[in-house]
Amino acid sequence: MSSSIYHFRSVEKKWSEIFSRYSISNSEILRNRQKKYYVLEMLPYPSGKLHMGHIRNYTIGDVLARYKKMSGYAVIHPIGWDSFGLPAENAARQSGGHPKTWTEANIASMRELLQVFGYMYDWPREISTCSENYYAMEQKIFLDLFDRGMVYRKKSYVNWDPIDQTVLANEQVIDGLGWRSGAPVEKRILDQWFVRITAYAEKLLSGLKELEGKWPDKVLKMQENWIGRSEGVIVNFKIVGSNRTIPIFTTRPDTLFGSSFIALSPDHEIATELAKNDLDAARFIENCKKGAITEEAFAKAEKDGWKTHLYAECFLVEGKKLPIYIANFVLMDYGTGAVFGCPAHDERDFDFAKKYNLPIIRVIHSEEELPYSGEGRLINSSFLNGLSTGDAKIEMIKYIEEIGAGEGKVTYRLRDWLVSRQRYWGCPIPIIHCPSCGIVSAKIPVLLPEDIIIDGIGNSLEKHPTWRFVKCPKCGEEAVRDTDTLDTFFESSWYFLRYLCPDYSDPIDRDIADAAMPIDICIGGVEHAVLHLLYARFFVMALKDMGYISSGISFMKLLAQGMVCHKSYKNSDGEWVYPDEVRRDNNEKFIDRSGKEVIEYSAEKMSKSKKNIVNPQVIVDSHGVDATRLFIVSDTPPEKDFDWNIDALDGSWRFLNKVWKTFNLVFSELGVQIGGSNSLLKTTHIYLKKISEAYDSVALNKAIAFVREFFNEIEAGVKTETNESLRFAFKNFIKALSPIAPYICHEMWKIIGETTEPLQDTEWPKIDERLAIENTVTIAIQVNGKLRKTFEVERDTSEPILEAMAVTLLEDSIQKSLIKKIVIIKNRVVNIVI
RNA sequence: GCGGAUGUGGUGAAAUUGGUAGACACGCAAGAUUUAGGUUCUUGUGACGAAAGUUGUGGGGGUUCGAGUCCCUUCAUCCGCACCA
Repeated sequence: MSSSIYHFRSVEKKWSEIFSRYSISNSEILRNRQKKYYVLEMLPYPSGKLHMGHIRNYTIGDVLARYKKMSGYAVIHPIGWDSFGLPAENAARQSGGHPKTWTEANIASMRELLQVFGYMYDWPREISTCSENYYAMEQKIFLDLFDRGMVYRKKSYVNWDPIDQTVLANEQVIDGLGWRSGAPVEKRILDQWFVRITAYAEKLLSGLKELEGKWPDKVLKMQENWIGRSEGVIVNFKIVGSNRTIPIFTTRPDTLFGSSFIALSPDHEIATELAKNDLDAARFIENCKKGAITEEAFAKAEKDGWKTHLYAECFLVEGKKLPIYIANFVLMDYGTGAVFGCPAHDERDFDFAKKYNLPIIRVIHSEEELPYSGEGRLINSSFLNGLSTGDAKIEMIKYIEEIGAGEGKVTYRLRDWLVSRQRYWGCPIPIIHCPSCGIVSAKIPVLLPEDIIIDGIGNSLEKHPTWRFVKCPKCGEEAVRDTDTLDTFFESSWYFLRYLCPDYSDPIDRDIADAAMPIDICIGGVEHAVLHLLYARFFVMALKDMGYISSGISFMKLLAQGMVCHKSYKNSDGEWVYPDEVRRDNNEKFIDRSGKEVIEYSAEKMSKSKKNIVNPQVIVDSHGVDATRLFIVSDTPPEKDFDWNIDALDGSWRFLNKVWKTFNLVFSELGVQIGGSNSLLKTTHIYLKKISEAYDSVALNKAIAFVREFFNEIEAGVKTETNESLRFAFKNFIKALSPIAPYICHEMWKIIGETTEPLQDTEWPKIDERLAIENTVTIAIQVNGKLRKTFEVERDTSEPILEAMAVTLLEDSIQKSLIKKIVIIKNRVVNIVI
């Protein structure tokens, strides 16, 4: 019997090389455009190590890729590296090496482990975004956007780290401090590059409707909120005693009769002008900028204002004047940077009015206390009185437009995308600044210089002795290069198109892109729900409008996979302890290696800092790839968080051993030769149907449950079935399991001499629908809806017969005369109502 | 504050979309084989009960012959956004 132990090590070594040869040619994709399947896993950052989250992500993708391949699809399943970015610079600074060297070494070791896992990737399509081949093409796209006015330069407020001397992304500012330097971050006005994503706000919003049912509702809602469309009106308020007006955006024109003040953002141009001649104003504005920096603290900060000497004319009421304040709660980058205050119907305005003793005029009738921001009938509002808030809005906008005080307008929360970074390790912005010609497109490619000093302070490109100095391509005069590089989200916004033509001389090969797109399923973490997936959708739309591709549709299904979690442990010294260092002592207490007592914390996302991580390599060494793959997609649906559980991993390992043992029995030279039954034929079709449906709906946990049930049936059949029937069932079982556990399945397939080709090229079994239905059904007999008995009957037995059988079976307990009604559902239930 | 989910055994979860709740696993319990590579096999396992049975899908209410599933209400947990005018 010892010979039937499954030796995964030798088997996995043998097949891994064969699996990594998978590839699909462009001509094959073009030929099969009607039956293609593009499965995309979000490309990883080459940090050096694959973690369990990666493994879960890629295993889900690989199972689908293999299943679709077996089902006859032309499967596009690429992988690549999101290889620009800050960590490489930091690593280089610490080690004294070069970001490129570090990145390439990481890629090599990660690639190796991906191949160990048997992922059926199309390696010839592999891309690395830091390669010249990639970013030079990106520069071409950038310049195309630039030529169309889709990229522009603008002065704007940014997070500035005074120690690192660089701009920080919002995510890099933690509680107001630079994430690396710990220095208080300043708001600075800098000239930056922006992508005009707002031009696509409406398209991005309407595109979400097409994705309903295909993307998780949560993600759709998040993007909708991010884009934040609101309909309203811009009203121009005249400043008393001046020709100037202050434009104000509002979505509540219905409450204009309740207005009692106007508030400007501290960054508003009028505020800035006032501050020039007024020290008090200047001081107030300065204080506003210092205050809270986190969004939450900012939102909760007390309303604060500074009263200017200016008043605005209320265009609705003759002689009514509204005092103008500068107020800390008014945002410059939404609407027009100025608001009118209606204290009765807005919480912020209410707080502000209380503080500064401003009139509070109720204009919407309601039983509720002020401030009231709900719907109702208008009061105290002249020609609006009696109207609903909805109608009042329409009437007021009409009036404003008639008297020429403003016009209806749609505003978005979405801002243009700031893409410039003062960083070395990124795609150089291919622009030259010429003293006489201004901003000029550079000749591409603009390559990153390799001889560079990275000391963590400022932008190394700017400090390079020669790189930035060039001749202007237009006039030939001395000029300088732009030393900023692009946000790395720029690279990850179009990589899925480059996979399709990794060596093409233009960024995108239109023919192949048209055949392969859209992406049929994209798998990745929810953390990319807004930024990456919004940018990528935008890119595809913009690329379509620039003629690179024919369709603006990027993604079909989005699978937001859950996190991989693990319990965490902390010892009595307050140090985190690795899970595999924790034991139970005689008193059932948790202890670490040194015997210190350990507290167990509930499962949360695996993270290095809490040491609740599991290294994939270690698991592969102890349990094998197939068991790990099987385990990581078992039990928990892909979109839910997955709790690591070592016992269940052992269970997956045991299952594969059982499979191996039964395989050796069923296909042994002599066969089993005990029974004479052929019922497995039908069973096989029944289960293949269930399994296929589960794979099709990406319910991999269910697919595995059915695969295991199928196997249990085969095992039970060993004593009763003919050899022929058993072998038929087992072969189909191998096919059904192979997308999840490809190694053991290929090995078994090879042993029975079916083919020497990888199993992925074997067609998924054809299901005979007539056989895939059970012949007998179990009928439940209920009394008043409660289960009393069950009985077996042939499928589709007529209702009168079911009724008669049920009544007879319950004869002893129920008198016929008491029966009021009988409800019969064919093949399911007979409910007797008494 | 606003928005979005999710609540089913000791655990991960199923439930043909209104028709036998708990499939498939993990764990646990009892037993068998004396078990060399990390065993394997059998049986049991929502709760209460010796049993017949009763009860059970966060709580409360409703619709229905019948509700985990539909409606109302309430509680709890998680996540996202956050002065958006």
